[in-house]
Amino acid sequence: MSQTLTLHAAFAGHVAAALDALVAAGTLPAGLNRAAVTVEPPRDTSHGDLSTNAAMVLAKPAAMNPRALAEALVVELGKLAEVTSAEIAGPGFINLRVAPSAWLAELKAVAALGDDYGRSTMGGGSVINVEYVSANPTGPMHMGHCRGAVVGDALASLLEFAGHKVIREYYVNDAGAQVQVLARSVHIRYREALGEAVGEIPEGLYPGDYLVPVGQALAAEFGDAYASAAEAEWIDLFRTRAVAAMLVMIKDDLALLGIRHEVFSSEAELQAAGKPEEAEAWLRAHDLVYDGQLEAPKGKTPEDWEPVELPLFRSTKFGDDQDRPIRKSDGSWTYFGADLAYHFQKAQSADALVDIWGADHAGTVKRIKAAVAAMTGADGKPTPFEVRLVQMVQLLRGGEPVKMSKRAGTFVTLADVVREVGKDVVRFTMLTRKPEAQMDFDFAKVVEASKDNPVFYVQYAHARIRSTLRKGAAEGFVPADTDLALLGEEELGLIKLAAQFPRLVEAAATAREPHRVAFFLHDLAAALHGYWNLGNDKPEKRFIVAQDGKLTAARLYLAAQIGQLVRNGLALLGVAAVEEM
RNA sequence: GCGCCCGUAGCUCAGCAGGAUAGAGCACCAGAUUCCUAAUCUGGGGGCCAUGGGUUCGAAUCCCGUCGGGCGCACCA
Repeated sequence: MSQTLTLHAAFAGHVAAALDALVAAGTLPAGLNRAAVTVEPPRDTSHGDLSTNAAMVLAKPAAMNPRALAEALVVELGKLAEVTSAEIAGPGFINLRVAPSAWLAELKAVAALGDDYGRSTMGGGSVINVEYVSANPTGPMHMGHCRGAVVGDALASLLEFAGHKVIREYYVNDAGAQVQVLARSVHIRYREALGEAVGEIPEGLYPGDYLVPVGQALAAEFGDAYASAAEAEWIDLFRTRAVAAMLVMIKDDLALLGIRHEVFSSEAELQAAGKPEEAEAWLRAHDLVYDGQLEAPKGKTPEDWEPVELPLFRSTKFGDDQDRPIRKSDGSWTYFGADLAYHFQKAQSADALVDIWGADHAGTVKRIKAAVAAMTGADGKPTPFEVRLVQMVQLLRGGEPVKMSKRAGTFVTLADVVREVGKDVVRFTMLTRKPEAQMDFDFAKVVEASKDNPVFYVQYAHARIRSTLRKGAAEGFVPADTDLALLGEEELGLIKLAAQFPRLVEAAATAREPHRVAFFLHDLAAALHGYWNLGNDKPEKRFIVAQDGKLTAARLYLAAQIGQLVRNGLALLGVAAVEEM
């Protein structure tokens, strides 16, 4: 990691040092909790470049007058060479103005760090396992999976950039009833490939055409060996082959979005390895699993409801509404029974776990959190585990809801959308709102109205910069940092915004909110476009001022660094930074 | 009935782990292109931050209630 300290990080340190100085001088009591102290740009830039709430936050615990504390802090902070003014404002904010030279130095930091500008050591190399997508391997990815896939992938990149080691994982649910159904569906396609007239695919099986080639491949490999054989003879083979084929398809779909997982964990393998049994034994030994009666479902009780005794996990001990079965009455594992073993396994190789789930699984969050807390917390230090819910995406076409039904085969596939709209638009669109809010995705609108799409706005900013640099090069101008002092207020404004990127990365990573990067890029692009248009009226404000080589070199240097920043941000989102549009 | 998420401009959404006068895009109105890409920019109108309480120096943000919307409430995945 580079030694270069970014400006915002440096000032966080300066405020801490000033507080230390006050403690040393006896002005401030020692040992105050400074967690609430912030150093950030004020919303209104007329207040200054940076603002800290330290005096207000610490006054009470220090039993001091906020004003007096602020005055003492102002004296300390005023000693810094980079600070041109330190003032008390409002209820006790301390507003700082930072010398232009410090901002210009930040521009050089961007150049020095390049692709690593904004990279943080905050994560301290701790390992975070991010599990996302984990769609059932029974068909191609559809748009319902898209948001979680993009959010998970961007979050993984963001956490990596913020200094964590990240494991990108996909849990393959290849052990449940749905893959048996898949195997049966493929068997029909297999018989079809052998020339049999199979007619309509029976209700309850997967009718999709995507299973046709799977059946054909099996027919080519095995001939009619299993055509009229009993199910027991082929079901395992067909299931294995079908799942493998589905995973190939899913990986292809994910590749269209630029998503690649490092680990694919198989539920079937987990079960074959006896992991759920191990978990159960451990939980029973700790009195966390007992044989008991399952409560009737809340709300409407089904007519065929019958109480039955099952092995139950005491999730109520950890805040769940009721205890949850880990085995079915036939002795096989429930999804939850296998899932808790799976999460325990993940926790062995990670310091923290993050799951990205669709909101339709919200009801199962408490039990799995309970399980992780129980199984990893035996030593008193449970593995941090969070489930980020990604809300539903309402698919529209020209304002009309698109009904999706897997059974009817009317779902909108991810591949179709990506091919029509493009990876960048899909990814950026999914990242321009917070994940926990529902969103509309109007297919027609996104396909047609590329002009209104924010992704192009950001890409255009980058393209403009690149184009300017090309033009400058053609005219013999080379970006240089030798005369940055020639840059004025407008340029400094751009730099000040750009300089926020490092702290934005940290804040977004901490909040697990990659969408903040997208909004930052939009703001940065707006600032760039605004700056650019100054040159419409005033030729002397353009990047390239032919008669002033020094100024041009400085401005091109600025342009190059803003471009670098846009690339860094887009890289986190997995969106391409284009050279021209 | 219970749990989780959401409610901010006409529409789609931000609001940076409480902070100063609540922002952007679209739409609407008025302007800018002999000029590095106008896929851009400048200005304007538009808000009881669903609602009622509470917490405190300070609330769109935190807590509780109410209303409205979404998702879920099997031994399914």
